[in-house]
Amino acid sequence: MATQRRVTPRKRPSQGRSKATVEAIVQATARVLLKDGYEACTTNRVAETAGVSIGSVYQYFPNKESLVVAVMEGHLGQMQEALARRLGELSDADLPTVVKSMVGGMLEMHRIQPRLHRVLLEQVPRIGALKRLHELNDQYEPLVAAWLEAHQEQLELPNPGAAAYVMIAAVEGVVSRVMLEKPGWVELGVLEPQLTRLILGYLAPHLVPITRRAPSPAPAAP
Amino acid sequence: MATQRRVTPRKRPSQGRSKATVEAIVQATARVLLKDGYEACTTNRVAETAGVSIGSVYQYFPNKESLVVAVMEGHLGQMQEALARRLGELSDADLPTVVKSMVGGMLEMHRIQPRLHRVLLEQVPRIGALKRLHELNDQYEPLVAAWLEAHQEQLELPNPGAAAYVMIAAVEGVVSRVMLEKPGWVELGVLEPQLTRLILGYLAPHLVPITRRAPSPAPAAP
DNA sequence: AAGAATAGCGAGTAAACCTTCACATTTTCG
DNA sequence: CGAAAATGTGAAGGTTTACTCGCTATTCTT
Repeated sequence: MATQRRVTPRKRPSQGRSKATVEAIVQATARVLLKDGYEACTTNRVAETAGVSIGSVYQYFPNKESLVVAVMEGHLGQMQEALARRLGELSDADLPTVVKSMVGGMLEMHRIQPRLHRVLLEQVPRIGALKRLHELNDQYEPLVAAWLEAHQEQLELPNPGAAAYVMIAAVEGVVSRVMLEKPGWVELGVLEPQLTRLILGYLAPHLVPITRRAPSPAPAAP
Repeated sequence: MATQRRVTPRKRPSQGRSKATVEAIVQATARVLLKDGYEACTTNRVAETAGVSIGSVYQYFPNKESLVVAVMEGHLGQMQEALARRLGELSDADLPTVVKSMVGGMLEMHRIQPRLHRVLLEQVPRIGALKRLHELNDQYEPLVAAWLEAHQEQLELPNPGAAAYVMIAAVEGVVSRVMLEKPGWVELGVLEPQLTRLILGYLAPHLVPITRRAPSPAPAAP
């Protein structure tokens, strides 16, 4: 199976100059990934794009993988931050509102560098892209779980332990697929109501508003 | 971006002998992928494992990618077949039963070579693994959509066009993540009721059975 | 200012691996 | 049978690419 390699920095930049270098390298990696894809993302090319010698790259990064990991770390960090902000605002409003807000947050999170996200998802292998992504989710799962438990009385929820997990996986599954296949949907606002309904129907079916038929001409499936 | 390469067979085997060769090559590819991962899956190693000369490999496969694609094609074909069988049996039973059966089918589908599936998902990059996977889904989405439209009256469903898509993406998202992270859950039967509830709550919230609190001690979240 | 530490350079190395090709063997079929 | 088509062989070519290392330049410290 895939061998584990070191991906932590080789040396920490201490002077301001070197910090800039490291930053330039990471950004260059992202740029190359975006423009040319993972295949063409060679160490030499990254160095060149960063306007830096290849030797400098290897002063701070032990290997090629660590470059991509750094990019991924940064990107996921941004996403996580965006979501945490939204989750922090989770008020004690009524459930439909809260759910809508959570779903909105997860959608918003995916507005951050969607093209980079795509490359990272689609092209980067074995580095553990998925693993890191899941770690990201694992970080906000407890938040959601805690919220659920606190409001357990208002919900009709067997097995609240699994609920947070299922919820997050479901939303994330739909969103990330839509981002890959039909990026337009997010902007069109098609997704939010659907996901809200999905989750609300899961957590508290009795709270789903009754709607007989679609009032608007439904946009047909692809 | 990633360049498109030919992945179709170079020559079609006509004699029985060569058919066996091709089969051996594809199977060897799968075996190597399983045992050593994508990284170590070199053409020479595949040839060796298949007990065949490297020249023979290139007689039928234009390049390395096409080998993996062949494996993927076979695997997804099996999965698709399994699911199609289940969907074909979609009776006109009541909605909860039908949903349960669909969910069960998708779970069952993932019992086919889960380890190979994992390698294909996690390690194989840029070949368009995800694309093919999505194509798989696209093939049964119409089936589900048709069923939904036929039974639209019984459902409370705004925008039935998007419903099939969301449904499938949600279930697939949860299942494939669980398969990667907590494979045990599938066998334990934790997942099926949750997913059934998720989908039923989405399609017809008023049909979700009312359950105040979990009767059994809920298996805590990870 | 000088020595030390940190940062930067880039040609060169060494290994990996895909793919080809000229040739050998087997099967088909008139 | 015997020619032609199909199949199989594997050593070697050629390219690509991650990474090293000896050296220089800059910045810090005292």
